[in-house]
Amino acid sequence: MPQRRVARRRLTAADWAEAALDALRDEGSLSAIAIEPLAARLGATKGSFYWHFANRDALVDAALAGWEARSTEELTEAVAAGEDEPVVRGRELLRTMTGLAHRDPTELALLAEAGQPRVAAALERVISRRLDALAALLETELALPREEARSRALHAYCDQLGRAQLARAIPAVLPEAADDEETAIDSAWHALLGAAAGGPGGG
Amino acid sequence: MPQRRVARRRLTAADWAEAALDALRDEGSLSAIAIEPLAARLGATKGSFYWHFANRDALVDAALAGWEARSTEELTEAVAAGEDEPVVRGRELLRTMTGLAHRDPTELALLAEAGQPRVAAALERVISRRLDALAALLETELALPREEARSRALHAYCDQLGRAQLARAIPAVLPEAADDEETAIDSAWHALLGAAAGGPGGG
DNA sequence: ATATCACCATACGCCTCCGCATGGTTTTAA
DNA sequence: TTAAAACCATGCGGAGGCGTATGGTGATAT
Repeated sequence: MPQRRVARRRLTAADWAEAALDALRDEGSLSAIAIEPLAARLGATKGSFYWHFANRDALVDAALAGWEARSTEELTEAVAAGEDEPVVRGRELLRTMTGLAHRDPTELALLAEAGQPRVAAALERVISRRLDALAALLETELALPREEARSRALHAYCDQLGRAQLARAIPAVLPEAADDEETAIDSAWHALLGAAAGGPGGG
Repeated sequence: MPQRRVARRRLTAADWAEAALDALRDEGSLSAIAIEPLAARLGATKGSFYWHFANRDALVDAALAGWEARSTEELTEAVAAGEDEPVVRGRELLRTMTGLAHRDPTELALLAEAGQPRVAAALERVISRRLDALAALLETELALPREEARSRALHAYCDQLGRAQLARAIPAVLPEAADDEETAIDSAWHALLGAAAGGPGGG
C-alpha cells in the first residue's frame, strides 16, 4: 500500500510557518499552533514537521517572525507613502497601524499571550516602531513638542487598540457607526488633533 | 491506610469557583481553569469536583458569574459614592472602571477569549454597565448632549483599555510616568474634558 | 447505635497533543 | 542506474486533561 494515493507537493519549513500563521489568525489563539492539527490541515503527518523543525517552539518562533516581518513591512510602506498633506498622512499612518488589529485577530491574540517572552519581544518591537513613526510625524510635520507628540500618539494608539478589542469581543457595546473602522479612525484622529488646545498632555 | 492524614475542611461549590477565579487571575488564561490542577491546588481530587459540578463548563460559568458579580458591585459602589465635584466623581468613576484592567489580568484574559459565547455575554453586561454609568454622568452632571457623552465615554474607556493592555503586555513602550495607573487615568480624563472645545465627536 | 446521606479518594478508559525512532519513498547527483 | 540525500508515514511512549464508576469515610439523624 503506497503512502500517498495522489501526488502531493512536498512541504517546506515556510509552508509550515505559513500554516501556523493561518491557524493563529483563524483560531485567534497561540494554542492553535499545534503540530498534529496543522499536519492534518496540510494533508501531511508529524513526520514532515519534525524534519523541518526541532519542536513546537521553533514553529511558534517562525510564525512570530513572519508576523513581525509582515507588520513591519506594512508600516514602512505607510511611512514611505509620499502623501500630500501631513494631516492626511497622519491619518493614514494611524489607519495602517491599527488596521490589522481591526481586521485580523492575530495581533490581539498575541497581546493576550504576551506572557511568553518571545511573544512580548516581537510585540514590543512592532509596537515601538509604530509609536515612533506616529510620534515622529506629529513632531516634524505638525511641529508638536517631542513629549506632546509622544503622548498624543500613545493616546490615539491606545484608543484604537481598545476599540479594536471591544469591536472584536463585544461589538454590541459600540454604537452603529463606530464599529466601522473608518469612522473609528476618524474619531481617534480628530480627537488627537482636537486636543491640541486642551488640557495637560501628561502621560 | 487512611485517605487523609490530616483533617481538612470539606469543600463547597463556592470553594471551587473561587479557586477557578484565582487560577484565572494568576495564570491570565481561561485554560487555567482545569479540574485536575485545581484539585491539586486545593489539596483534593476530582472526586470532590464532580460532586459539586456537572463538568468543566459549569465551573467556568460559575467563575464568570463570580467575576461579573464582583465587577458589578464595584461599579455600583463607585456610582453611589456621593462625591462632591462632578469632575472628581467622573475621574473616580473612570478609575474604578479601568482599575481592574490595570491591576488584574482577569479582564484582559476574558477579552481575549470572548470567542466563547458565555464569556462574551458576561463581558458585554459588565462593560455596557460601565459605559452607561460614565456616559450618564457626563450627560447629567456635565450637561453634555447624549451622543457626545457616549462618544467621549467610549473614547476614554478604550484609551484606558488599550493602555492597560500595553502596560501588561509590553510595559517598555510606555513612558516612565505613564505606567503608573494614576497618571494614566489623569491623562485620559483630562483628554476627555479637554476635547470639549475640539473637533467632531463622531463615533 | 446504626442507617442514611453528603462528600470524597482511587482507579480506570478515553482523548489530544508532544516528541522520537524507524523505515520507506522520492529526488538529486554521480 | 545506482548511491546518497532529502523528505515523509507510521507507530510508539509519555504527559496531561476530561469524565465515570465504585467504594470508602465523615457527619447526621433517628
